Amino acid sequence: MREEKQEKIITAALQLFEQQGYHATKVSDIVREAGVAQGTFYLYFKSKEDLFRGIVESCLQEIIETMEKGVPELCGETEIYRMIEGTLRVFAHNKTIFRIIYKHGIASSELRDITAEFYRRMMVIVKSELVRLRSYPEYNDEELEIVAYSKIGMVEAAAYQWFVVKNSGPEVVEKIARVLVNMRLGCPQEGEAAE
Amino acid sequence: MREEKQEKIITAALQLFEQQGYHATKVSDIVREAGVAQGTFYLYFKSKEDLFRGIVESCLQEIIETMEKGVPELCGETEIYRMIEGTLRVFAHNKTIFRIIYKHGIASSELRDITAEFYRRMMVIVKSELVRLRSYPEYNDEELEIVAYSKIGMVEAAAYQWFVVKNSGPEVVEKIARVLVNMRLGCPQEGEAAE
Amino acid sequence: MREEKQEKIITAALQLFEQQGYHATKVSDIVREAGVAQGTFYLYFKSKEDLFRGIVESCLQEIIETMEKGVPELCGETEIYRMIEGTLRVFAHNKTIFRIIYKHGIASSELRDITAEFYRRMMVIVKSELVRLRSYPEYNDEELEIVAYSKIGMVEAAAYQWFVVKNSGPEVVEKIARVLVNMRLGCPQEGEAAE
Amino acid sequence: MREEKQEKIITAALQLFEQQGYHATKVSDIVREAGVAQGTFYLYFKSKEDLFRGIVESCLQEIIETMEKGVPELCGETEIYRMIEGTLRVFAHNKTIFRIIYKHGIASSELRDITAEFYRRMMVIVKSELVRLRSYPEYNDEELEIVAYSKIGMVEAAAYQWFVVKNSGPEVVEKIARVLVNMRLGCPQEGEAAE
DNA sequence: AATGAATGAGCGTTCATTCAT
DNA sequence: TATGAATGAACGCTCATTCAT
Repeated sequence: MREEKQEKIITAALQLFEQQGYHATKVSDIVREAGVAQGTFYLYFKSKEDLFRGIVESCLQEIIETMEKGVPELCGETEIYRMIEGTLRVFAHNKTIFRIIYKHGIASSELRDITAEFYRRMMVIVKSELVRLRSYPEYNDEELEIVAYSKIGMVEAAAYQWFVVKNSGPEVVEKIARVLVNMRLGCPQEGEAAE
Repeated sequence: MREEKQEKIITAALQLFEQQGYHATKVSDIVREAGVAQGTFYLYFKSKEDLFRGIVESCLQEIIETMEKGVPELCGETEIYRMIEGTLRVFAHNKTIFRIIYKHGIASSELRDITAEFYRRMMVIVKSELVRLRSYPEYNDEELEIVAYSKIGMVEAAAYQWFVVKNSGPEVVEKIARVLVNMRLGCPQEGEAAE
Repeated sequence: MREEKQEKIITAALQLFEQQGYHATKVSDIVREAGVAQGTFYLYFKSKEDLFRGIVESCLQEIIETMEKGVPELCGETEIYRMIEGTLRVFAHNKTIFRIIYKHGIASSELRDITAEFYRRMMVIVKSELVRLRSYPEYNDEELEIVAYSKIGMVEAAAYQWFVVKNSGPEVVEKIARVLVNMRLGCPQEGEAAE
Repeated sequence: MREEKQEKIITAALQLFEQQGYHATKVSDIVREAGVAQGTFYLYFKSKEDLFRGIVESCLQEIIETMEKGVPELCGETEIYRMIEGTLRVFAHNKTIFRIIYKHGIASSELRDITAEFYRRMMVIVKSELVRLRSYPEYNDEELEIVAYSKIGMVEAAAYQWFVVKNSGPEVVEKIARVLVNMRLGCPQEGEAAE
């Protein structure tokens, strides 16, 4: 019973932020949707921005935790596949929060620090994977970061197009994952394209 | 002399949108910065949103045109390098507009359609390159789109981290480009990493 | 206690609309006069026009109801006198709203429909009286309407001149009523004027 | 050629004031419609209100002159008919200006003095007719004024309903005039209704 | 804890008027 | 005389936040 109202406010806010974005969502909309009084909002949240940041932060925290748990002990092509597929599934499963963030701006004053921290932690996860798998033994730390951020961007871009823009469901995850795993750069290497 | 004031307004707006974002930038800020009267703003722009969309649209249009001109006749590893480097340079050179967009949200109601169109056109450019180079002869259109969007995301993510978050200058372009060109997926394939 | 503020706003608005007219009366004037905050206005009224129409509509509604109750069972010269006198008293008693309406324009976009309805209902009241008294048994409906509207205009014009333009008080009601009752058209018919 | 532009502005203004009313008509609308530049307006008129008052004043002046010329030498029932018919025709012919006035408010701050003067002069015309015809030999001046204003209101009300609200044309003039001439007050006089 | 009426600073926009050319 | 770009004061309205109950 305790915090029941807080939960209702968060649920309502998530829904409205996703539909209309942060700026277009009024506190009065949220409380109406949540079925509580205007003043009640400020019993649980310092401000509208406080609620917003709280929501985004905890959602991204949860995602990071999922990612951290999900990567252990992968090696070889199949494992790469599982990692990419897993990441895509996380995106697909967390459409709401990603929609909210893409709608509001990852570099917005309200989210900049939160998203920076999120991407940094994602990068760390990927980087340690790269290190563990010795994919780029000759690279220094900064070069590994470049690789890590780029790989994240690769998956993220596909996820954005299919889950946010085209609004596809998890059924496309496998198809995308398969393509991403087989991706190479530039021109056909000898024999490949000709095959 | 004609359109001098319009230019001043756009310059001021670019600067303020970049610094403070769209919502925090008041029309009164823009005109003060531009040194014109409040009413003058509405002589040249239907509304604040009209100016914003106009700015974003024309900047992205320009970028697209640069990209379209810049890709011709590439083939082989070196050419791939040039393409990636060129793209990174475009990002580095257009920091302001990318900052504005990332700050405001690529899926925001004000920009959604514009950014969707931009990414689509970027994807088309990359896709036709893939087709021309026969990189993925066995892929159908949707699979090529996945590859194209992912490659864009790859470059974009690195550009975002270095040019927007870390605020680096064009001097890092070569370093990043070199890493991106040599990127492979997952574990070292037999012989590759050792080579 | 509830609706106390709404009442204060309406009172202030009535006063200001009468003095300055709708367009010259600013919402800020009204709230200052009412002693409430700017935002409070919009707690009770959708817009300035909403308040204006609401005020005019309810005042005219009240007048119509007074008129409908006031006409029963009249017959003969004396009764006609009472009817005219009653109508004049209604005008004298409702100076404020009539001033507001004449000031704003009975055919103004904001009031057109309201005044049209008001005059139509006044006409219906008078017409049914004409029917009941069999004053014009040979007339069809449209002809009765002409008579009704004209009779209203007759009283209204006198009321406008004395109560609005000259700002006289109810003390002139009897004098005007007596003249209106004895009014005839055109030249003196034989015997009439001499009588 | 001189004053050609002034004429064009007035024509445009008349049209727009009738359609949209004074407040909704912008100076920019008028000059666009008139095909002149914004600044030209102020070459011919001190202000928007100056133009408005000028238009109303000259139209009403013209009407007064028509009325003054039109009433001479009437006597008897038929003459009364001609007078009422003439007045109705004047209303029907001057729909535009009456629409403008009714739309803007005869007691509005912009028109109050002009309409007061107009009605006073109309009243004087009617009153002198009453005196000439000895219709109310026993009445003093104020009583004659009451009669005059009421008679004007009688005709005006019918004119308003048919020419402004219902937007009928001059073809209804005769019908209305006939009814107005035969109007009496109150109950049927002996024999009349029973006939 | 919960309410919801009240607040008021602040914003985007309008438009009659001016003035340099 | 004619232009039309430029002005800036002013207004209606919003909405996050507060506070008396």
